[in-house]
Amino acid sequence: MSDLLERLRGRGWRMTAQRRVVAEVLDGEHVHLTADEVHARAVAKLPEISRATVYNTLGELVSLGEVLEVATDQRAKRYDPNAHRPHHHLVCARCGAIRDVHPTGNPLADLPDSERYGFTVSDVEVTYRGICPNCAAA
Amino acid sequence: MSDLLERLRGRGWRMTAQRRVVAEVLDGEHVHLTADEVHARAVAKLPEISRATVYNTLGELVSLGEVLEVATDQRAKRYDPNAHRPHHHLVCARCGAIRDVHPTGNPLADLPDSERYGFTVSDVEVTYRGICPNCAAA
DNA sequence: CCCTACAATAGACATTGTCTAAGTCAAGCC
DNA sequence: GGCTTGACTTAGACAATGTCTATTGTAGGG
Repeated sequence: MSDLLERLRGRGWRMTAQRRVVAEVLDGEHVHLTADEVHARAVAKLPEISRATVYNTLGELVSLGEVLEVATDQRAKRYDPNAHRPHHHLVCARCGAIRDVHPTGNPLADLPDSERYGFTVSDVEVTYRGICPNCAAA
Repeated sequence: MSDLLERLRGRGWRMTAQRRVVAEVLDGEHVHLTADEVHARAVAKLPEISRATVYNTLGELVSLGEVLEVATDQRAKRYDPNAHRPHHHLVCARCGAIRDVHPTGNPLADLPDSERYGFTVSDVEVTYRGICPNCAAA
């Protein structure tokens, strides 16, 4: 559970009630929450936490590489606590649900030099889109 | 150039000065503009066009399948007039520049059934990220 | 040349995120 | 344990992007 808290403490992170709560929310959820959802859950545990603090803390966690920012829709960034295993995403076009997926193959190898236009390419994101079983049933 | 206008007219699109201007802006640019950039260029040709009209028209063009919405950063949607040839994107992490690319391989085939979680998967977006030659030089 | 339905407009509103100035507190030090 | 200090938190203003509504305008058919 609190490997995350341990790691952060070990890196000299000043531990406050607010930061602990945000880290716990992320650590406890295996879904990909928006900043607002994180805030809502954090408020449930610590009513006086402010929106700015949640944004700040999420930003710090991203900088530290403990959490990934995911942009699968335009509406809001989502935060992915699974930062330590590379993966891609499968998104429901209707309800926005996200699952982590691990496709085979290496898309980086699929981009020939002639298509790189002099860029130094360092990363690929693959987003699969479709309809989830729930939405298909409805 | 105005295959686009022709096609739209043929589909019963009611032609107005505003719509023509928006279509022309997209048709003339080979870059990927944000809604605001489209608006700015449209205003240059037709000063009294409103922001809402630009948003409406872009939305209609997307619905008609004449233009693609691209979400490479979180800030603003970008509109890609190259809707008729499938392609992916290469984005500069520093300045946001976008190039269309055509990788080999088919990422859809790289997602095994066991990783589909019952979704009906219909589409894949691949976004390569890196640093463009300009930014690398700076 | 008129109607009428569809389109455009201005501006309010909503959502998401950022910034600032002031107050508060964790953690090191004695 | 009790200071001190700089980092952290807060409320709320602000910014960027996008949506909605009520009103006015107009394209295109008769």
